[in-house]
Amino acid sequence: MTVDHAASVIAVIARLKDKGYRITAQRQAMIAQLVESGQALSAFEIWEKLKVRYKDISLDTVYRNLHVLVDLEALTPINALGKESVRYELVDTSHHHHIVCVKCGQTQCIEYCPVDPRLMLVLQTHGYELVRHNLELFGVCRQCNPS
Amino acid sequence: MTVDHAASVIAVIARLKDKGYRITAQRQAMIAQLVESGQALSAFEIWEKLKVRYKDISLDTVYRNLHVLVDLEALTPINALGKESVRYELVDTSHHHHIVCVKCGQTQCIEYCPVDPRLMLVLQTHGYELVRHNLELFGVCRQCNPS
DNA sequence: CTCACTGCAAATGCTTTGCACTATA
DNA sequence: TATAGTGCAAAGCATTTGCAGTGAG
Repeated sequence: MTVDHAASVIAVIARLKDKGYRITAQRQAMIAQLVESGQALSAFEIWEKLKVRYKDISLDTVYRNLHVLVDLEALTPINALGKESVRYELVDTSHHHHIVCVKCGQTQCIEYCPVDPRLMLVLQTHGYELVRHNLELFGVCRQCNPS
Repeated sequence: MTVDHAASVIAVIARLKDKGYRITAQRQAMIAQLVESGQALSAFEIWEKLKVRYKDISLDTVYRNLHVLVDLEALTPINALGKESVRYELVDTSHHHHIVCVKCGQTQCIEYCPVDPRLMLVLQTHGYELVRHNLELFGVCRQCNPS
């Protein structure tokens, strides 16, 4: 684990401690896994990867702790682009979105976000303060495009 | 049913016929329900409303036909992140998004879309042609905001 | 008359929950 | 030591599917 990664893990652990949560082996392992893999993971994927290293971790616990981490605002849930299960991403990961091909299901990260400041104003007129957003993009990829 | 509504229903039925699908009582009832209610509905909600008028309709059929109508591009699925079930909206409904309060779960329609033309260009550089998008907004509503 | 469509019931897949045990603080 | 956290097993819930009967074309 790099120094940067270690720092990220420590930051999340500090937040747990701050809110009165206990620091368990399972929580530390989950956070480390998310930091090291550097991408959004589903509960099942996290569990699958952790089973190898630390034999004692149940999928139930992964789910429970994902909720805790979302409550702490350490993770952001990313919706199930249709079929799949929810994925979780560290909040400090650079903001981006994903596009899914409606024909083959392949996905790709898009390092661009079209949400502009006017959205916040519009939401304020509705009485809402924006916390986060999730943009789901559906398109046809080069391989599936007949043109 | 108003003249406008009837026209919308006929348009979708024409598209079904065009693609070789059969026009069944259940499909007509579902389309009419979506047109008349004028909002995104879940499979369960459609089934619940139709049960009253036409006793013979199963939830399975509602699910199957929703998939058919999405394939025809007559409906757009809207994912309400994780918790709730998927909702379906007629494609000709004016484009908008929804905001969900992360505290109380209340939702509201937002008649504004922040997606600008640059997004299409960015996607093209990735080889994708955008078909549709779904923006999920999460915030805190006036009632839940402590400030 | 044929086969797409349907209802039924059972299965699936992801996620949640009750309970008794374990381990952090 | 107290109780938050855990594993296990079972339950939930939305959605899907196999099958035999029904009805649209």
